[in-house]
Amino acid sequence: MRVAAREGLHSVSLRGVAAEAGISLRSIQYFFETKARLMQSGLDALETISNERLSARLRALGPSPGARATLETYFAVALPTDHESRQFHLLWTSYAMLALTDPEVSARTFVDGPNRQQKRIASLLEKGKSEGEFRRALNSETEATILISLIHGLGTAVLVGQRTAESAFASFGHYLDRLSQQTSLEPDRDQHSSA
Amino acid sequence: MRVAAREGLHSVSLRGVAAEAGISLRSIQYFFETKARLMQSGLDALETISNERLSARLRALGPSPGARATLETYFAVALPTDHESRQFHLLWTSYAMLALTDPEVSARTFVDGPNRQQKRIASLLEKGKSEGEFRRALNSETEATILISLIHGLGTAVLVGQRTAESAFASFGHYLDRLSQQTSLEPDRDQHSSA
DNA sequence: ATCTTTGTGATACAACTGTACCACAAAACG
DNA sequence: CGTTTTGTGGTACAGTTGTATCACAAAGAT
Repeated sequence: MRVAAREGLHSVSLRGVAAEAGISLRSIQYFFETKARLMQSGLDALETISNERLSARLRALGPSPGARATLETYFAVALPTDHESRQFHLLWTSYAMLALTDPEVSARTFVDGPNRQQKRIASLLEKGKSEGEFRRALNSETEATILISLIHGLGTAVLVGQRTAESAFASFGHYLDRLSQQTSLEPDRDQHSSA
Repeated sequence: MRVAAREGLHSVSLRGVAAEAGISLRSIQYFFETKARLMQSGLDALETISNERLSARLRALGPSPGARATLETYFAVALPTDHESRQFHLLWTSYAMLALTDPEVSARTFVDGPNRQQKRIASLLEKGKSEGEFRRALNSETEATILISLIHGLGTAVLVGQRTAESAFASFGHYLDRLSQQTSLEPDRDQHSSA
């Protein structure tokens, strides 16, 4: 994973990871048999690690966090801010593109994973609705689809440097605001009202 | 581009594209000098072609299309439905990941391009607001950020096969609906009202 | 006609790739 | 004890990679 994140997934070689791990080429062969299996193991490890990361951050929220706070944690974890999350986003996307052209890496991962997350977000929205944090008229399924796509899209924008993490977070917060604001009839205030 | 879309960007070789083009290795060398320049030319061509594709689709909308119709066209073009747009999305993302690890391919492309599109969408929203198609209270900049991220995120979900193009289109439409709906106080209808 | 530019073909080369094979050490097990 | 399992190091091999080099052809320019 270190090699892949540093030099790109495409330039991962058996000798390269052997050198990075400080062991011999033969040992890599012994444990992974073939390169295809090494690559697949990398993807599996990536998924496991990211799931653990998310779980840890969710636990850190306390016993019964609000739906909005949980969603923001989801987003904060997905956003490539620190080195580790940047690494994850880069590799995950690289693997996804690889799976589209190389039949040896399982494409199912990129369907099942997001599907699970979407389900979790949808039920989170349901919880938020029942607790009054979100508008009751929301369609949780549709909203979850939009949210997960938004999280991924903003994440990519931050990753490539088009957008700062702060502005991405602001945009996400703005979107969440609209999910919670009750249909109100406040007069639209223009910005030339003060200063 | 054909080779890259078929076998993955990582497995593009000088000999491979020479064979695909039906010319000799030497000719590829003659016109592109080095592989780095060949790759960069590919990215440039990709951007040019996609811009032309978008322009053509926008022209086909007629003389003065509505803001929402224009946005839907933006989305339809970005969505990887046919072979050509799938190819584009795959290669664009692959190039973006490549640019993050390989300093030889310009990373600026992935900042400038989306920035331009975001500006266009923001001004489109402004137009929509002034013509009554969208709520006047919208922050066009923020909304454009969300829209472009949403477009990209949904596009990726469709590309990897997690989501159908139809459902992505429905989600996008649902989002646009909320940009246009005036703050109303309709009673929230539950789904157990009928059937 | 001569020279230059533009382009093509064939091939050589060093570096790197994944894989296979052989010998050997250390531990586990009977 | 011997034997099997588990793991490691070294190395060889065939194939592919990007790049460089040499010869040569066709066209344009003067």
